[in-house]
Amino acid sequence: MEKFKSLDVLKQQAILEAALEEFAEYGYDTASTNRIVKKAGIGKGMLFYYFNSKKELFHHLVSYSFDLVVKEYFNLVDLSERDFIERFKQASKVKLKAQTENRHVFNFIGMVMLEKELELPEDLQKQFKELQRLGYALLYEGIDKSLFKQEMDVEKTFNLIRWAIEGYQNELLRKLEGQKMAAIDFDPYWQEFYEYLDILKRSFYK
Amino acid sequence: MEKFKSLDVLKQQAILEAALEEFAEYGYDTASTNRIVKKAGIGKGMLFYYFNSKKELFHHLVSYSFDLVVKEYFNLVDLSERDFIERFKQASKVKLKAQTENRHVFNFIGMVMLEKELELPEDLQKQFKELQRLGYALLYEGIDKSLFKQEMDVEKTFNLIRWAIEGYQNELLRKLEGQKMAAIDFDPYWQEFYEYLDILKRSFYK
DNA sequence: ATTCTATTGACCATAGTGGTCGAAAGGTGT
DNA sequence: ACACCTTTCGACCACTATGGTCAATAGAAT
Repeated sequence: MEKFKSLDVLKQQAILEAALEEFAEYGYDTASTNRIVKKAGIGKGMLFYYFNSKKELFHHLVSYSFDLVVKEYFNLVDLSERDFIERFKQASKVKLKAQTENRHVFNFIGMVMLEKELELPEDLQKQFKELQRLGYALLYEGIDKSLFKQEMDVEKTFNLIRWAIEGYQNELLRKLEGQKMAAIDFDPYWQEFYEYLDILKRSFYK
Repeated sequence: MEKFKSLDVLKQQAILEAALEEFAEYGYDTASTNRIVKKAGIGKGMLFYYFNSKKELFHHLVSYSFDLVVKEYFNLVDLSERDFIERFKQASKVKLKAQTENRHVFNFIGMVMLEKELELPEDLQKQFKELQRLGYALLYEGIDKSLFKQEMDVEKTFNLIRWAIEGYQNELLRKLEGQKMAAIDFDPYWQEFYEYLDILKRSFYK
């Protein structure tokens, strides 16, 4: 592991990307170390010289991805915005940027979330809980509840708005999948997104 | 194939269930015919006696599942209900019943939808298109648009409501996963679900 | 020249794949 | 009793791929 970290950064990157992509596509069990080294352009031996086993590599990727998401996504959202929908809009922008620049990391994390029986060591479990905590705070902390219509259950309203927005984003992602994220002009989609947000505001806010 | 169809119905069922479960869990490539025969309690030879290959078995499952979903779900929804949310509520009830009684089929179809590169023969493609058409009609056909606030884009409003409801259902499924569907008392969840629907109505309807 | 590190890919035992096939068992009619 | 056909089994096949090792190098540093 120290071997790996004292490596040329570009080579590190190439190996990480290759491994993230492989695990994201195949899941832990079916992922192949042979394919990883081929994609990364290194000899088979090196992978086990840097990391001692497939599992160790995987754990490193998990830790690395969690850190990256916090640094490149969670920490960049402005928590002083107290309007729920505006907060969500802002978070979406930051997230899209991070996602475009780190496709494999986000896909990898998606896979980690879905994988059924997959026990992580204590420290990664802790990192995971922290990630969940931050993700929650990102959306719900410091929100001004007085913006909503009095008679509604605020928590339920939060959820409905969240599901609606996530639904839009998932559908968009599905529609755009296969295309190079970096090559897409997102402006018309942002436009459309704002129209959806507008409807939500007019429906749920006072 | 005629061999299979002229088989004791219970045995047929056992084989179908075993195969559906295996494919749903592992996807086409990673699914193992060895595990299937073990689960189904038959000898290896029989599987290839009934169906000639893994692919033929898979195609049969696809066709079987599509038919079942139409018969046990789509066809049971009352299309004369013109209130969008009421229609959705009704469809949810029917779907939950079908899903409880055919867990493996629904999981299998979910897997088929997700599988990336997976080309089906012409006839199954056609069946699939038909399924999509019916699924769309199920939600959108004959809906009374005058119930919604005039100033909103109705199609966008439909989508928001759909995403919100699907979001709730997915979250609920995730929360309940692992439990025996048949053993769950759904009443409190229906209660909660209705409260969500109520908020939606009060927010989006005139 | 020597020592230490980085790098390779052929190689290993192992496990699992989809599919086959000879043999046995069961059933039916004569 | 026999013959004939259908059903059932699981050992077996050739093959592919796995995670991991290691002897042999090449390069750097001293």
